[in-house]
Amino acid sequence: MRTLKYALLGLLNEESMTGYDLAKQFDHALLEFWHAKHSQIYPELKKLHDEGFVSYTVEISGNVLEKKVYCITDSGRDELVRWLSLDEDMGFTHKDVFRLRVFFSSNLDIDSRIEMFERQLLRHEKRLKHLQGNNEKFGGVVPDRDTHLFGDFLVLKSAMMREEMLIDWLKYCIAMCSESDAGTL
Amino acid sequence: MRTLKYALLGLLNEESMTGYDLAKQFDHALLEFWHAKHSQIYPELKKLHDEGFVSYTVEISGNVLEKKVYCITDSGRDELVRWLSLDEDMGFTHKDVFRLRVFFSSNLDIDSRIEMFERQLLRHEKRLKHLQGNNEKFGGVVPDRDTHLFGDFLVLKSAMMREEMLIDWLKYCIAMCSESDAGTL
DNA sequence: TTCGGCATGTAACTCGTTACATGATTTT
DNA sequence: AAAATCATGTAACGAGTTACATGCCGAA
Repeated sequence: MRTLKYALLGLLNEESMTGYDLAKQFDHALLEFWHAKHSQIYPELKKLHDEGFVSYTVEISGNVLEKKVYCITDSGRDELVRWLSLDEDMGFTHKDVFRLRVFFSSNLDIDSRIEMFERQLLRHEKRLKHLQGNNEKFGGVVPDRDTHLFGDFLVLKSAMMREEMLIDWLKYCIAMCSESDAGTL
Repeated sequence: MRTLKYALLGLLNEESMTGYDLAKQFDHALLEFWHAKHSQIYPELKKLHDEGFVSYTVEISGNVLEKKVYCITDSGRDELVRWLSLDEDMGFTHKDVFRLRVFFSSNLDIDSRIEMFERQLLRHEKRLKHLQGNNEKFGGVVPDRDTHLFGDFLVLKSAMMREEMLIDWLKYCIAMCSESDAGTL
């Protein structure tokens, strides 16, 4: 699917930067829904250059250190928009190790299960608080639809809603494990 | 992380079965949060056998066809429970191509974006209906906490809540794209 | 008798992570 | 002077998909 390819083109379309900078981007704005390490990014940039979707200029930091500043080409921009316009199904399984563990959790005694859910709940509550902190940069105003901040905003909203949903689900799991009678829905 | 290993041990702990049957299990109960093809399952079963976590007996279907019915060993059960008891962080990124596209969506005109969200909305509404159909097998009663149906139930609940959250988010995205004025939160 | 499902495997490839490897620059 | 950060790459491995390859069984 070459998803990394399009992630790099998308980031370079916002601003020209080095492979090192691209790696950092994945630790910030995009962190919730995509990630890549420099060891994957450098070879992909080379491939993108061979394909003519990016170009680069070598700049000197200090006296000696060379860095390659990558820039998207017109061809790269076309390729990015083509990908964004696709109607892919993408109906594949979102793999989730925690939910897999819950699926098999009847092999644990009830107290261990509750502990497992409580620990996970704490993590997601922490994560939600962190995201709410990020959200403050928007100052309660929806950004203009034609700036890249708009996508950033919608994705952050999605991440917060996901964390809220997981918190609700985990509380429900704890309640179902704690009730003395099985009860009805 | 050898996640497939534990998925197979978990399924075999519920019932002995063939590699072919295991592959089918991934298309049903576990579909929402894990998946594997037979081409990955057969080599993993071989490895699990070498490690002593599973054993198998050869049965004959009809006159000639041999099938290997795999069975979890005591050692395999210990290994499964050990894994379930771990407190892993698992705080890694849940990769999501659709959200990546939304992140870069300001490169599309507003009508294309709304179409993209509407198509995705339809898919998730359809998926939710399908999950609600699956949920009817529980007949409105929470299964006993010590049967494997309980994990099944909690995971299905999680899948439904996820779909509901995504539907809400997509409707919000459409509203934000459709509003004539930017507005405030 | 043909078609869909049962049943098991391997090969080639892509994607992603961890570790290896190096060296310059800036900050404390 | 040491430590953190900037900067770029490669190698080995593990995980997962697609395609290749074979053949039996039961039902229509």
